[in-house]
Amino acid sequence: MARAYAVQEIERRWQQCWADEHLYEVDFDDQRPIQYVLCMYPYPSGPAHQGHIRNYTIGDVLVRHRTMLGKAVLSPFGFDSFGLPAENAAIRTGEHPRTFTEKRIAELKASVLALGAVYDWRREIRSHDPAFIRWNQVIFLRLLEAGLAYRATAPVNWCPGCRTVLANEQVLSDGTCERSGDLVVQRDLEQWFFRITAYADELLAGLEDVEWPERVKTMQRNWIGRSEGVEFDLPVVGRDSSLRVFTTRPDTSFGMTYAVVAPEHPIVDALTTDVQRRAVEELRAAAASTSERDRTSTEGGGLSMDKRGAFTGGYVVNPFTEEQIPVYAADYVLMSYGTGAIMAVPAEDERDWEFARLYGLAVVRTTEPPGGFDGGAWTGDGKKINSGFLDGLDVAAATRRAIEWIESKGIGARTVNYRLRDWLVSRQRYWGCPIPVVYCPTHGAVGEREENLPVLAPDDVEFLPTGESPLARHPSFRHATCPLCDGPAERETDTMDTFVDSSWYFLRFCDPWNEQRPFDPEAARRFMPVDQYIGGIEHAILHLMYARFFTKALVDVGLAPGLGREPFSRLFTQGMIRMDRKKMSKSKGNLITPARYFETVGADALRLFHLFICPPGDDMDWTEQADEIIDGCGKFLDRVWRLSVEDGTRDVGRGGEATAPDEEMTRATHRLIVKVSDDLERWSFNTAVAACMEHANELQRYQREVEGGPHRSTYDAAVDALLLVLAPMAPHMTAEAWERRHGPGARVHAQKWPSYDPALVRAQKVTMVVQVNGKLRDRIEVSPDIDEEQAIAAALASRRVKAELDGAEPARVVARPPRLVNVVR
RNA sequence: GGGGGCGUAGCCCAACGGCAGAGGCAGGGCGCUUAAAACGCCCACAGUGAGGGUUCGAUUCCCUCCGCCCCCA
Repeated sequence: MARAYAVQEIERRWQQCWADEHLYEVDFDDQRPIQYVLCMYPYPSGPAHQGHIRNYTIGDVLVRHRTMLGKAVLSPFGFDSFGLPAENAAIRTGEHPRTFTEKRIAELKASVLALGAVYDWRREIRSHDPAFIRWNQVIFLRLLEAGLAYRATAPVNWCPGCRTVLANEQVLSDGTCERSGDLVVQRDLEQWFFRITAYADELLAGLEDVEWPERVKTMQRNWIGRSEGVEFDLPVVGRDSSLRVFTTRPDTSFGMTYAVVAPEHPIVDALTTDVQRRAVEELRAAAASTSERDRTSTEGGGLSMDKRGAFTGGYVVNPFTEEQIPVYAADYVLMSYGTGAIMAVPAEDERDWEFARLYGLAVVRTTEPPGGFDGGAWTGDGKKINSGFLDGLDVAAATRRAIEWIESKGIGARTVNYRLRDWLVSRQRYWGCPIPVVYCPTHGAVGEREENLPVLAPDDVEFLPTGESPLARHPSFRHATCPLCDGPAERETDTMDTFVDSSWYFLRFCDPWNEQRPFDPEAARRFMPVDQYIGGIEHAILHLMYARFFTKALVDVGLAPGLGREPFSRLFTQGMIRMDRKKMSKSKGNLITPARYFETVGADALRLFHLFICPPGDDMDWTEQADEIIDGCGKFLDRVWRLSVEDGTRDVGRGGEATAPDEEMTRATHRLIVKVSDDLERWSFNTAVAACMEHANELQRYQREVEGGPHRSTYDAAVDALLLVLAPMAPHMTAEAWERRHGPGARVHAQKWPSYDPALVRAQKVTMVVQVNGKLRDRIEVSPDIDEEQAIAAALASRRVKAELDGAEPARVVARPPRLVNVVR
């Protein structure tokens, strides 16, 4: 496509200029008000894809706009450079993950620069950098000292083929490993955990203090899953022991007709009778090879409900009714939630209902369902029945009474349960941050001495497709010295989950040069919290939850005294880019790489496309029309270019007084400034671009039609305003055009954001709509200041209204001056 | 199964509860051109997924259903 200006040359020139002129570098003692704008740092997977482009374009518009508004905008960039893909590539090709990753970083960084997005590159972070690893390890040690990092046995997803632990998201929905295809099993392993559950209530409460999308807050609340209830004991029949159950509905206790324990529950062995043992063992084996998701799913992951439970043969006593009830083992009860045992009330719980029906268990209603209810379990409110001393109460009152009764009998107490689990951070991987711990035969697990940090993984390792960490096989890495007794010890070979890196990188950005500690608390207090965080909705739960936890924990362990406890004041989640209904991604092979657009229409056109095509929060479909629309964005830039710098637009035109059409043009200019300013504030980039296009149309018409040619100063003001408001969105073209118009060294991005005159923005005449019975019947030109009385008078004076009324008195007249009058007859 | 979002011209999208159209893409016509591209001018095109409710008035608020998407299970 032939273009009006030398796109590539100009874009390269200004990218160089922005790097040289340090306009977007922000220091601690900057006098302007501080803003911290951050896009989630990316995993470097190679050249930027359209999702990156969208993300960084949005971020860059904010950074440039707010800078023009006089703010010091801290906008750092970095790379989340540890992670599995590099290690998988190493296994496949033998290339070391570091060289592999650094190539991918170079590619991604080149595309970010080619996009013309500006950052304070002095602050760049790479999580595989030894300096970052060191502080990551220091933080680990502080958490360890504070008791927030601990070691425990836990059931984990274990892939027998890969001989490694998998994260939940690496387990496919059919329960197999995404890499090897082996069936993943649950296995108990000693692992490192972070005690995020200690912050469960604060993580919940803190959501009130941040401006985040409500749905992200909801997801986090659900993930934490706080539920208040009660735990109490059911005596085991024929034994001197009891089974502790958790319930949120103690009001239904009289309806407990059986109890269910997790197949892994330690009581199962003792309870199970010989007759039942085989069935129970089968159930246990099946549960061990079923993912938690499938176990708790009502669809059963392919297992029918009758395969998912087994009678143990044992009985317990329901303390409310003093009746003996059978104990079942079933996989829908999880050992890791509550006490691993529940009281089953089929009449008031749907899953219990289904289970009871299958096994022919008794059902006793304790809440009277509403009249006409003919379903199974009734989970709503109602009067208590068949419930002894609770009869006649409603659910809330019965719940209180039941808890009081349990506590007075000394068989249990109220408790709060969370769905949130502690964060398992151990990974049996090479390409991650080593956990800085050694195991001493005398002292057990001991944190490495701080002066020995960073603990770095050796380079001379073999990458074999066994899945076992190369560190575990390395001849010398494991050999260590105990920090406490200097005796021989064994080094931990696991590395940390990469979510650890991303849980505090935004703090390191505040002070990335610090060689004494992870960051200077004063620097963190200066720039934090992040005023605007921008990223994908896929991080709504894990990353954002972990980062919130870390921020609180770092304050509590003394690394960040005085820092606010919520890291991200405002969050914006951009929509995904889809193609053929699927998320656009490398693994799905449906990538449309941005590079080709840089080489043809240029970065500005691609940026404009992303801003213009739809609201930034919406999912975007990349259709066959995308290329044409991108070309259209290029044509628009050409048009602005011609309007601003081509011959005939400079040093010509009328002087003297402005005429009425000139004034109309000036009004349009002021309306443009209002519109774009508002739209940028409310993240409506698509309408901001549309307003710029509209203004270009107006300018063109003005240039063509105004008598005697354009008025010089009117025209100049109209063009300059357009370049200024377009500058955050299409930075290269506007920078070049501005310099050509205003002389060497003139910088559009160093200008103040334009202001407007409210008097000029107000329309002089507005069209007032006149309706009769809500239907459009007339339009009247009126002053914008018209009052209600005048508006009604004008409406009733309308010939068309008179005709409609046909002499009758209107029953009612609704006036909304100056927009509308509705006459109701 | 639960939670959330979206549905407006051929397509992408606008529209404080008040004239359904700001903008763009594609399409058609005209001008410029030997011709085409580019450029410029002009033109069509929907009654808002379906149904109900609230209201003087509903694309907008509420309910039900349909379709698509996302998250959690």
